Amino acid sequence: MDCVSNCLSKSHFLFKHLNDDELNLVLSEKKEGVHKRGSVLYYEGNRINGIYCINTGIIKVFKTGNDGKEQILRFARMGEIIGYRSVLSSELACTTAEVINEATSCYIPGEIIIELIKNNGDFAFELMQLTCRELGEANSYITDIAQKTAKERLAEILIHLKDEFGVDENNVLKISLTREELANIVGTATESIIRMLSEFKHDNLLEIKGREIKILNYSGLENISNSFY
Amino acid sequence: MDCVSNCLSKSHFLFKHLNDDELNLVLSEKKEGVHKRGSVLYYEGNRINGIYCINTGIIKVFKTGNDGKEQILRFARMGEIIGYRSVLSSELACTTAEVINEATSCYIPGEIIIELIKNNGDFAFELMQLTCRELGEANSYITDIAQKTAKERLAEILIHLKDEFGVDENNVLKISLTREELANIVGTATESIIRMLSEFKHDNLLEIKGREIKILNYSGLENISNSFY
DNA sequence: CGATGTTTTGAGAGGATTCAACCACAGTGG
DNA sequence: CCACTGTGGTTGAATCCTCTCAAAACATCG
Repeated sequence: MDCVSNCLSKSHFLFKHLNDDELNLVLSEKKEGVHKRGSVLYYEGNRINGIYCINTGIIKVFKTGNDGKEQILRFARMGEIIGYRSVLSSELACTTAEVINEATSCYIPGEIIIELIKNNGDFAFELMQLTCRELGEANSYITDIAQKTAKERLAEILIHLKDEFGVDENNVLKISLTREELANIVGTATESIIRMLSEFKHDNLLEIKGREIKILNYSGLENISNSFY
Repeated sequence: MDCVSNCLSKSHFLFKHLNDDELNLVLSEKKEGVHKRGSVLYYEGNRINGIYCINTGIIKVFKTGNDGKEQILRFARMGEIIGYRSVLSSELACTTAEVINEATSCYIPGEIIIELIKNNGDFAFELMQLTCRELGEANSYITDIAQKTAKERLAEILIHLKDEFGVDENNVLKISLTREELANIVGTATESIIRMLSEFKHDNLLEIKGREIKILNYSGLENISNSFY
């Protein structure tokens, strides 16, 4: 999967708003890249000069707390862009972006993005909508972490992971995470995740084999997550 | 304080980017409003058709959890705008905006804001920057709530409240909140806030008389909050 | 003054973390 | 080939942080 058939195509939610001249400008300046598992696109605290549009693979975006513990904020996959927050706010990166499934990306310099925002109203509006939706999700997550128990949050995360990444033919979650990564999403200790997973398994909500998680009772998880939306 | 001397002036961070025609358009469509303590500008779940620029007073912006408990996400004061997230993302309001200090505001219809974004690149970029900074703050707060103890968060919130709203001549925080509201920012129980406040008082970090909070040892709070920024 | 809402304090229960030990497994190097 | 090492996963026990519930003190206001 390359840029032209993904982000820089007429089917991409954001870049479809570009006219031919703008598209050619981006095409001439973009850089494609391949990233191995474990490699890092940018570190928290870096100055970022451009955005990455993900073509394939999965990137985890996280902050590092004062004690060194990761807090995973989102995952980026095909078609999604990362790094734009820092580029647009003229701030240093507030997150680290690390590859968890081998990925290909398309890097676009920040000046071009800013130029597009200033000159192409539809592009600006689309990007604004994306940012605002992300902000809405962040607000929801703040409320969840502050008010729900770890078990409720884990159930909710499992649901989100299924909705976002889907399942294979055996109903196994397509995204594969370590227990520690799950803990760093939910905001709890690794051991707590292990205990809760085995509890869910015991209650026939899940089937677990190593990192493979199969959801047996989706609505049961919904009930536990206690979120009605 | 009215619109013309605040939001719709050449000194406002956002609306200073408007040219005379645009400014006149906004001026002709805006509606000024006065809001008593306890009144609500919009409720979570409402469809919002415009944004509010706050001239005076303080608005608290919060989400309501599934059990009815408020989670305060931010406060808006002079010059700040609220409601833009929902207008721009074309989603229902994800928060409620309630007046805690008698306020005056300037309401601007959403279509006008969207038109400005599409036609005025500098305006669009400025608003984008604001949104991205808010998103960065939300990400920080997620990490804090997930990783810090309630005591660390309370210390941090007290510092933020001082930095954002300042203190009067007696060094008393200018924003006055109930214990419950403090709890709904920190994400803890009211009783826990009370216990922690009296602990801070005992440690000579604060002086407390009812809702008046005087910060005696700012750097002591910083140390407790354990946040280095 | 009674009524209502807020603040305070205590005691007990429960959720979650921490620490420690142990297992499984894969990769390394002698 | 096998001991060695490191990583990830699991389990138990003790501890700690917070919440909840209940009751009392206090404040404010019509």
